[in-house]
Amino acid sequence: MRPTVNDIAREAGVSLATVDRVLNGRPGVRDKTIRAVNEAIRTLGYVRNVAAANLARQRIYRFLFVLPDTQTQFVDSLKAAIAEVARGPLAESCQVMVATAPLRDPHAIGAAVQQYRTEFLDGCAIMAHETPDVRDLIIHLKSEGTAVVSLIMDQPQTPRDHFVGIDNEAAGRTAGVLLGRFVGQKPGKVAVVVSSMLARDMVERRLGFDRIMAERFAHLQVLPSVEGHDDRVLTEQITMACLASHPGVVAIYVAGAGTRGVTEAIEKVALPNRPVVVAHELTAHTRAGLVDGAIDAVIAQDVGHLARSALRVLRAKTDRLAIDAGQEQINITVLLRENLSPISARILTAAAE
Amino acid sequence: MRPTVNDIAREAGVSLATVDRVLNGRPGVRDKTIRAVNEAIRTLGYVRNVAAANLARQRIYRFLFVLPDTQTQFVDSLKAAIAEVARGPLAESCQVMVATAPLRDPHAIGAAVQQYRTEFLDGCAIMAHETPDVRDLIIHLKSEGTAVVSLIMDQPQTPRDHFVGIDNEAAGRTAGVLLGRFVGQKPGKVAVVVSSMLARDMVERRLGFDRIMAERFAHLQVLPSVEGHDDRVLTEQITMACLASHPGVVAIYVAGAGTRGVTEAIEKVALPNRPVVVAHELTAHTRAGLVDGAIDAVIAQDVGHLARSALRVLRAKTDRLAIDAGQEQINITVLLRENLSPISARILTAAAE
DNA sequence: ATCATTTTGAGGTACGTCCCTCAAAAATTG
DNA sequence: CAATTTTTGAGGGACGTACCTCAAAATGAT
Repeated sequence: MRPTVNDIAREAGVSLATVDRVLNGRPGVRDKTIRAVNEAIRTLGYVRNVAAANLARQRIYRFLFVLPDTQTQFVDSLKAAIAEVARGPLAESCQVMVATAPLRDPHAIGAAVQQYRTEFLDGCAIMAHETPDVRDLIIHLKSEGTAVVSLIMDQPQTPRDHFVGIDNEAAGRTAGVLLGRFVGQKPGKVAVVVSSMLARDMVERRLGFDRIMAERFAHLQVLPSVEGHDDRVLTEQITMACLASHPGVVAIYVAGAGTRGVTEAIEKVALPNRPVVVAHELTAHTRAGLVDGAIDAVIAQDVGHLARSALRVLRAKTDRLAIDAGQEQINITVLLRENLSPISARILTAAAE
Repeated sequence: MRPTVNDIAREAGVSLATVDRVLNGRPGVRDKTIRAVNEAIRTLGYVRNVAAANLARQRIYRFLFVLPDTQTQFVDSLKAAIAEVARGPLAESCQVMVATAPLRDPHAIGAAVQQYRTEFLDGCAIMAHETPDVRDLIIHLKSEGTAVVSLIMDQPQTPRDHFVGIDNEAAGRTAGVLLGRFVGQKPGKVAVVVSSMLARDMVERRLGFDRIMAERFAHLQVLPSVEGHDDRVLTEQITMACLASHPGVVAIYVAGAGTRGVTEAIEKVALPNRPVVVAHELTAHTRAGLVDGAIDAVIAQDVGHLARSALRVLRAKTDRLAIDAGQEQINITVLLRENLSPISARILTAAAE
């Protein structure tokens, strides 16, 4: 049987009230007594019964997700995943809110969050570019006692508690290896399409990709990035322009959103051989592309896992509990036509509504 | 605020005791009343507060994991993962036990489980070959009201509640595509090393592998499986024999345990070119192989996820709750040197103790 | 209508924690 | 040493559910 607060009281030779004061950091306890209680906690190996605690305190955690307002399939599926998790048992006694703000207007993010700060926020998960405004926002939130995690794109220069997302440099390297090995020995050019070089995830992916290409596939010439700004039409145009001005493209790495624009551009510009295409994120479109052969590999992160992990970490941080590194590690998922799960199809169509 | 049992009582116009009897399936309630209560539950959207319920009933779930007693690194890491999960918050009010039994002796499994059945088991996760004995065991457990999940290897011909593991045919196909594309255009032979063709996962992987090879890589000749029976020395011997009798092997698919035996055989039989090696499961050895280039790709399943998922599913089934398909889906993880996470190294070395 | 039986209600205690009050004890101050 | 302040103890109610008892009410059978 697990020790309870009563056991601690007995062990420490104090009353229940005192144990409670120590456990919940209430004032009016001598240092000596605090130490005695902590000692009892340690020797008995006491762990607070979180279920009972939450039951008693009727606490509602207020968590806010801040997402870009871009209408990309990936962000949509992330939103759907968050909504689903918010309905599930993980969000027990949590109020999960979602704010959206334009990625390119740094001031808008602060404004969007401001609306939710009229009441105290327990935690905040932020997916945003690494700008001074966002940095200040995170610093401010932390100073108020709000737990903060960065989502998808890290904010390493800030005091955020945790980063929920993949190692983007490793993802870029992985994409590079697959692309390079799939192309084989034949020399040629490789086009790289990103969302925006202002986005840290894009920069890191590109960095990892370039490193591996230089190191292992020197016979492939990597072209400068073209930026699609998460816009399908624009991405299609610039991809077409890129393919037109650079004959001999044998592969395309789509490091950001806009894969639809890229595949459509490929269809229109009749290349002699279909280029190898490696893209990011599992969406209805990239899934279809894998199935019909328009895309060779997709580097993905599980949005369900992202949403659950962000929630779990925010909760753990608010309660000052340890997190399970293994469980919160977001894996770089390599998807080929052959390992697409049937479930993902169901989830993606459900998210599309 | 979420509705409570009191709200249901009021809504249905009955007493708390009656609601309680309906909720917990106790006898002595008229059908008409049961329907009225259920109706109230439905209209109010009542969901039982699991935390409060477990607190009140002081219930200890008894769960048993049945694993093979083979000393492979994969099974060891799975054991470590189970032990870790058993210590974590997911195993709150759970008693998690692990029994081991020789895979090749079907009677031993029943005997191993018998020891734990002196008290009632709430749930059982079984990793075993698909034999009549195991089938009978599962049927028996289910008839007693024990929740059963199959682990790693499915038991589709039994009334198990759920399968916790990857789609092994898809895994075989994935291995095949990677191997085929990594080899490139050059023709040659492909050796396949399995644990045992009695194991369903091996058979399924081999099936998926063969399908994709026939379909997309007809220039590669796939050799018959050699069986290593999870024994490193034996695996090394038969692999060497295979390589000796079949010149022109350009790739090896290690569908089962014993990757160490295979890589050692490769080193000893000096082949003209290093063959492409695709193996299964992330272990200290396959990880090292990826890093030093002896292995090209590893198809893995996250043992932490397996352990957590099995536990969550067993709990959900005992409580007759729904499971989150997205969360319980075990992904086929493709690992290359480039997307190995630093965390996995820590975990693997920790598991090695 | 009477009896036996089934169904229902009322009430209680418990789980482990939080949070509150009030008084008693101990420590500190002048 | 007394007065003051700080620290501690004792106790209780609450959260939502489980599970128990006993009596009352409703129902069914005769």
